[in-house]
Amino acid sequence: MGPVIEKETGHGATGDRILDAARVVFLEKGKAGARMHGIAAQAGINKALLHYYFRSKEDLYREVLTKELTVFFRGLIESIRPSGDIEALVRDFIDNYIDRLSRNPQVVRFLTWEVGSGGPVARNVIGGIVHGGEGVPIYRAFSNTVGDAARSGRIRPVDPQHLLFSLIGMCIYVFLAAPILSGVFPGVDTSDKTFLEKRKREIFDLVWYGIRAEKGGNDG
Amino acid sequence: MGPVIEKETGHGATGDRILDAARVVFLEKGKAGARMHGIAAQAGINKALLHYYFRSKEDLYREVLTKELTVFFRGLIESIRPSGDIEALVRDFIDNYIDRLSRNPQVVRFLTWEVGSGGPVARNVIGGIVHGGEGVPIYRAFSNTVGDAARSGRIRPVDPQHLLFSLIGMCIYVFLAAPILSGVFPGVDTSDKTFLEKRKREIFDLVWYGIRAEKGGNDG
DNA sequence: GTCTATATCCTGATAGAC
DNA sequence: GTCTATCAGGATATAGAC
Repeated sequence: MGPVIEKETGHGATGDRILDAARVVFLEKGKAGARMHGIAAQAGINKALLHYYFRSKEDLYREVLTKELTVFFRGLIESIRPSGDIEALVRDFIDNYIDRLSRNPQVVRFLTWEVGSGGPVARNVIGGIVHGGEGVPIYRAFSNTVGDAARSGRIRPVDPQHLLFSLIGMCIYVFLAAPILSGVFPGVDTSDKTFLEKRKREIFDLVWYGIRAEKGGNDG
Repeated sequence: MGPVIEKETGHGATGDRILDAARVVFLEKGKAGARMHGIAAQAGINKALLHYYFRSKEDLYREVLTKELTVFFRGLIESIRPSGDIEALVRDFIDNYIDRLSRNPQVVRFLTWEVGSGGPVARNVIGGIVHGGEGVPIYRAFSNTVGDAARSGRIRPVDPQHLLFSLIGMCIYVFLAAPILSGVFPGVDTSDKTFLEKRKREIFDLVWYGIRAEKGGNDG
């Protein structure tokens, strides 16, 4: 049989162990707070070998973050069916965004560190995914569905860009602010399925009642 | 005449220069990335004097962040009139939150760094402000107004806590993600008054249409 | 590829003169 | 209160044996 390829990362087995270890440490401490020694220890090797695989901390950080964000956002976008039905699209967006954030809380943490330091890596990755890709770029598809729904009189006219920002903001906020919110409002627990399902319903209701055309007003 | 007190921070003039300098450096680099040397240089003094005023980096960070967050959130809360009118309350909240974020973008940056490292300082400050204080605690007032509006049939029943999270999330997201968004969507500029006024309108409309009772249904 | 040992510089914090 | 000089340890990165 041919060569056994496990993850197809372009690094060997040790290289992958390093990436996993680096992921854990960067997540916990951020880029500046992370220590190459700590990453090597987490990977079960020493600093010299670490530098043999990745020339510098900067390189390692960029590689870890790019991989993490690419996997997350590609998966997210692929899971949102580019439906022409605005109601289904909104529901799918909220469902998928929250589900995936709750299954990948480390992504929020990475984004937090990254934004703190100006976000150069995230800007590249996300920009490429949102506007690039095969077929119709995802943002274009979203924008079209919103525009069509408004023209057909199903919803009132809304700015698709702002609607998108509102959706993202409402979904991601509780994850972002979790360390603070959980101390201020007991009961807020972003790992609790019940809380998240309620959060989904509240967001969907707010948005759907907030954009749908009033009854009797759909004579576009 | 009596002693001239300028800022009432509990430190002398040099202490205040240090706090200002530390604010700038912590803002740019975060706690781990900041260097005591850099802070001293920014303040025009040397490391020894810095340690004379503030025993450790940790102390200095806590003091800077506590001051920054306390001023911001106290000001924010005081500017939101605890109106019994839900529509006015929502509008005031959005107006004030966005105005104050746009005038104090550094607060978002501080919060970002702080949340990345687990948010212990922010948790204390915000918890104290939201639940403590004189008179009726602000969250209680908000919750009461929402509950009253639902009982009187002016809005549909909504969970006040989730409504609050949605409002905050929608307002703060564009500031938080600004470094990324401005690269992905040209035209997004959180220092542009026109953009922010549009953002306010879109949020208010979404929320207000999203919670108000439908016409003919207010016989609660 | 993996290790030990080391180079080189930087870090937060302190001692002690003025 | 403010400085120069310095400590003791830790940081990234490399040299070189195996």
